[in-house]
Amino acid sequence: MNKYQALLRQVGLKQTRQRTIMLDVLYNSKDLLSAEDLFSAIKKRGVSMSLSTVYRILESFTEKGLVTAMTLETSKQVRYEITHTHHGHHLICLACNKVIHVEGCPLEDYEEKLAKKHRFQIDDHTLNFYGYCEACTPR
Amino acid sequence: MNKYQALLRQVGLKQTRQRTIMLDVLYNSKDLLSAEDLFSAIKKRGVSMSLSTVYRILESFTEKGLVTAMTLETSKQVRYEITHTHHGHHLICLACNKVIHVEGCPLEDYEEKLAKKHRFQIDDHTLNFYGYCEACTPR
DNA sequence: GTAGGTGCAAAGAGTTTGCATACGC
DNA sequence: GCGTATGCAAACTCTTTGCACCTAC
Repeated sequence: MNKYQALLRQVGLKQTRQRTIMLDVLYNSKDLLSAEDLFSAIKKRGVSMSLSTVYRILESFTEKGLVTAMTLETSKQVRYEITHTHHGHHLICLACNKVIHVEGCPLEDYEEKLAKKHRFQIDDHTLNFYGYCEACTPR
Repeated sequence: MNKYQALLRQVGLKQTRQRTIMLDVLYNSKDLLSAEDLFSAIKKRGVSMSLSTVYRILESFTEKGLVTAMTLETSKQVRYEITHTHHGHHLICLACNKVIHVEGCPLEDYEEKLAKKHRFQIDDHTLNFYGYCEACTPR
């Protein structure tokens, strides 16, 4: 738990019970979590916390770069994950919502080519693969 | 206009004034349009139509494969475009929301490799590049 | 002690739905 | 004429905000 407190201090946020537990849930999840997901994960641990606080903390974490927000094609909620140091992409299971992280990126050259061709300054990209994980593969 | 009527008949939808004008707006737009965008584009032409009809028609068009829905990282609205026959990707300007289509895809081999490595059945992927178009490039 | 954080309830955006009326086939 | 499409208003989901109280530093 101390690692979360250090992290918070590092980015200039006060240490609170709510922020610490949110970091803990986020660090221990392998999936992309919605605000609602976090809210119920926290409730499940017997801690009570307001949903609007979840939203507010997610906002400040995003601002500080601790988490990354994204929306999947498959739902309209915003989902969050701990910001990864390495640029990577996602395999998303359409059945169980599991997310597999893929490190690395095959697109660097392509991105540069596109930028030149279309006279576009590319800052970032998102690449998500949708399908079915091993457990959910329809037979 | 006749081309839209033929298209509607082809997918088995009744021809209505509302559906025809929606197809016309969609075919003549180079951007990704939200329901609200369509609603105001239609209003601008002096045609009155209910917003819920816009949503309902978008739903049926999506179901019939005429349009493709997507959400951008940058907003929470669902956006639509005419379904492209060729698999392609998007360059999205963060300043003016302009969208440039890129034909082709450099990811086929990569996708196959990933699928094998992670034992994942990949059905589809989305690839969007975010940045600034020539007119909006900050100097 | 003070600035910033939290909880609650209410408001906002975007989207969906129920029901009566209108229209395409 | 029948069955689907549309318009309107109300409901619904996800998210944000205002305000009073509380807590970290």
